[in-house]
Amino acid sequence: MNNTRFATVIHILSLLDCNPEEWLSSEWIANSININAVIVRKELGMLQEQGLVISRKGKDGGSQLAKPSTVVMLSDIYALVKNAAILGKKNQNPNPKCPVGKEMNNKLDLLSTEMDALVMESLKNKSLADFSKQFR
Amino acid sequence: MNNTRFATVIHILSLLDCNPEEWLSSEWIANSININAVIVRKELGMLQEQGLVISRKGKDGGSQLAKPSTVVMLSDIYALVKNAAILGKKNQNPNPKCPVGKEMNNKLDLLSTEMDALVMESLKNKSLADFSKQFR
DNA sequence: ACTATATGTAATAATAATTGTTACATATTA
DNA sequence: TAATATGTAACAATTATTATTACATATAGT
Repeated sequence: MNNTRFATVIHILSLLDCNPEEWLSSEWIANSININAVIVRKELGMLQEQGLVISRKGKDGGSQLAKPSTVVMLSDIYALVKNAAILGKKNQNPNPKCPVGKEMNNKLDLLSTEMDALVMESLKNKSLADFSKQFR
Repeated sequence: MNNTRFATVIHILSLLDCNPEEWLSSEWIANSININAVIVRKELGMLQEQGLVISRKGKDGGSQLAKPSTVVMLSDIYALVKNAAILGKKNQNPNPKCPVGKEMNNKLDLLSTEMDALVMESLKNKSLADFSKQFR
């Protein structure tokens, strides 16, 4: 993970959780994160598809959480944005004629899967509510 | 981690461990990984500085492990190449005037540190010897 | 000493991934 | 119908990663 998507998404969700009555606009959210509003809208679109957020168009539109933050786990959020193994990428074409090269990617996959599972298990014990209450 | 450094370095070390009597050249190693030899030499240089490998220049030169693979832990290797937090980067300048923006990066750091420690602890229990014996 | 061969490293190019920007269609409320 | 917000495509800019070229330096064997 060499991108800011987890940070951005958890920031968005924390803002929504801290302002449960409001319909927060993408501009307002973007101003808190200090990034471009289009990026926020893209993440909000993704969060809607996943059922975590509801958005309204038009005047006085904006977004809210679609369900209680107590049932949204950080593992859910991580799974949405994760795009790389913790241990990084494999090399694409190790030499199949070499006994090490031939099996390396299989063995790396095993190790990677184990590390990924470890982190997911830990994040399953943390809710969005736990996280966002730190800001109040 | 969106790069191949862990995969490359553990591949290099596995080859050295599987050929303990030989002085493996960077070209030979590069051929097994199927990447450019200069990249291998850069990693070998780093591994020498860290005391994991010894290299010899000149004809019949090459590299060998500097110590038994039973005492090299995967956590050591991971620490050498890790360049990003597991949960990714933070946004650079969240808005300090927003209660969420103001504290977000501190809280993300806490969470990140916890996840990083989890993975490191697990990798501390795995030696290079454990890993490389899978190829024999 | 000379040749062959290997590391060490700088400089640069190429590629890929990520983030930011502009523009505008569409929807909604008052 | 005016104001305001989302939705999204297209593209630009930036950053990160990997590959390549070139050559200095070291070493072994003849």
